[in-house]
Amino acid sequence: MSTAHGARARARIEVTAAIKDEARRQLAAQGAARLSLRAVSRELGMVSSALYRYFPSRDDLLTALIIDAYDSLGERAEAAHEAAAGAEASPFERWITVCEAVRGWALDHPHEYALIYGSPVPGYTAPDVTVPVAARVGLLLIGIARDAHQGRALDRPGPADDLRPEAERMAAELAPDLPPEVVTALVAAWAQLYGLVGFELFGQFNRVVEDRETFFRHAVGQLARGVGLVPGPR
Amino acid sequence: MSTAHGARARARIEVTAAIKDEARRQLAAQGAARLSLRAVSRELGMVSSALYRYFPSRDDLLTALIIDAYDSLGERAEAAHEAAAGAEASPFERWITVCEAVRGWALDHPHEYALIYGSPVPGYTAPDVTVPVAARVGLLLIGIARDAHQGRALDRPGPADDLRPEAERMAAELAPDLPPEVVTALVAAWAQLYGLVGFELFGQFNRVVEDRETFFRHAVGQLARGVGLVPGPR
DNA sequence: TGTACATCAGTGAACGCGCGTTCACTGATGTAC
DNA sequence: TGTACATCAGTGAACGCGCGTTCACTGATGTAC
Repeated sequence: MSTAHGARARARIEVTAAIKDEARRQLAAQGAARLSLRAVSRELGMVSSALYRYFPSRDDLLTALIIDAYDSLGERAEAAHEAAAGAEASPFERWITVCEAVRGWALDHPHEYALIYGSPVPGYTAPDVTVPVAARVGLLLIGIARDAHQGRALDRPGPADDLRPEAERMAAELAPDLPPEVVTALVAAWAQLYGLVGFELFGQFNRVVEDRETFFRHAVGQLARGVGLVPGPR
Repeated sequence: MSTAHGARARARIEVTAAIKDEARRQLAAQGAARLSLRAVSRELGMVSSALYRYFPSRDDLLTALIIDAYDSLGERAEAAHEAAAGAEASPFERWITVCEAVRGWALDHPHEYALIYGSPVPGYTAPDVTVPVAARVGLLLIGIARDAHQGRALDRPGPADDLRPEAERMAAELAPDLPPEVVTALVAAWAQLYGLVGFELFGQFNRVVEDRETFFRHAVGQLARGVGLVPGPR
C-alpha cells in the first residue's frame, strides 16, 4: 500500500496477501502438512505455476506464514499488555493478561499455533529470519519482570546452586539488569506457559480440566510467583 | 510368543512386529506425516497390499504406534521411578527422576514424542483406546505426591480461591485422597513438564539455554515445590 | 496316518488421486527517449 | 504525446513422482474326519 508505485506493484501486494490468506485458510482447515500450492492456486482461480511468481517454493510460503503467525501472536500479546499498562495494572496482573492473550490467540488460531509451537513440519527447517519475531512474547515477559524489579516489587526466587554459571550466562545475554535467578525462572516460566496452552489445545486436558479459563489463570499466576512477581498494588 | 500356537500364529506376531519396527524407523527419520504404508512394505520386501493383512488402514498402524509410544514412555518412567524408590529416594528426588526419564525418552525418540505430544496428525483422531495408556506418567506423578502426603511431608500449596470448585471436582476424579490444591498443582505441573521438554526438543531453547540438563533439573525441582514437595530426607 | 477342505499370508495389477516444479508462451503494464 | 522496447503476471501442458486402497489370484499352512 504505502510503497506501491503503480498498478502493478499494488496488484502484487494484493495477490501476495490473497495467497497468504488462502494458505492460512487451508492451514486452519487441515494443518500445515496438508498445505498445498496447487490447492491454494485452485481456490484463487489461478493456475498453480502462477504462484511461483510470488513464492519461489512451498517452503517459502510456509516461512511467510510462520513469520506472520509469530507477528500476529506478538501483536495480540503486546496490545493486551499495553491495554493493561494503560489501566495501571500491576506487573503481576499484566503478566496474567499477557498469558491470557497467548492462550486466547492459540485457541483462535490452533493450526497457526501448531505451526510455530507444535512439532516441526517434516522436511522443513525454519530459516533464521524467524528468530527475532519468535522472541516477542518472551521479551514482553522479561519486560514485565524488569518493571517489577525496578519498582522494587520483585521477590528473588531461591538461589540456583549448580545452575549459577548457566544462569549468569543467560542473564548476560537476555537481561543483564535482572538477577540471574530471575532470568532462569523467566525462561522456565515461558516454556511452561506453552506447556499449559499446548495441553489444552492438543486435547490432553480432555476429561481432566473442565473450567479451563480459571485453571489457566490460576496456573499462570503461579508461574508469575515463580518468577518473583507478587499480586499487589502499583 | 506366549499364545502362539502354530507356525502361522508365530509368524503373524513376528511380521506385525517387523512392520511396526520399520514404521517406527520411518517415523524417526521423517515424522508421522510422511509415514507411508508403501514405503514400509517396500523396505520389508513385501508388496504394499500385503500390509492390509496386518493393519486394516494407515490410521490403524498409526494408532498402534501411538499406543506403543505411550507404553514405551510409561515403562521408562516407571522403571526410573522404581529404581529410585528402591534406592530409598525421597518423593522430591523421585519426582525429579521421573521428569528426567520423560526428558530422556523424548530426546531419544523425538518423533515418537511429537506423535503423542506434538500437534495432532492432520486427518487423524486418536481412538479412545489411547486414553488409559496416555495417563501412565500422570499417575506416577500423582503417586509420588500421594506418598509424600501420607508421609506428612507434603506442603500444601496456597489456597485456590476461585479455582476451588474446579479443584474439588478434579480431586474427586483423579485423587480423592489428596488436598484439592495439590491436585490442580499436579495437573498444572504435568502440563508444564511437557512445556519444558517440548521447547527443548522443538528447538525453542536454541541460542537460549545451553546447559540444558542442569536447567531442566532445576526447573522440574521448582515444579515439585509448586506441588508441595520439598527436598529432604525419607 | 492320510485325505479333503478351509483358512489365510502374500502377489501383482490396477484405480484414481494429488503433489511440486519447470518451461516456453502470450499479452498487458511500465519505462525511456 | 507517441513510439519502441523491456518487464513481468499469468497460462497451459508436461514431467515424474508417490500415495492408500481394492480385488481376484495362488499356494502354503492348519484342521477335521
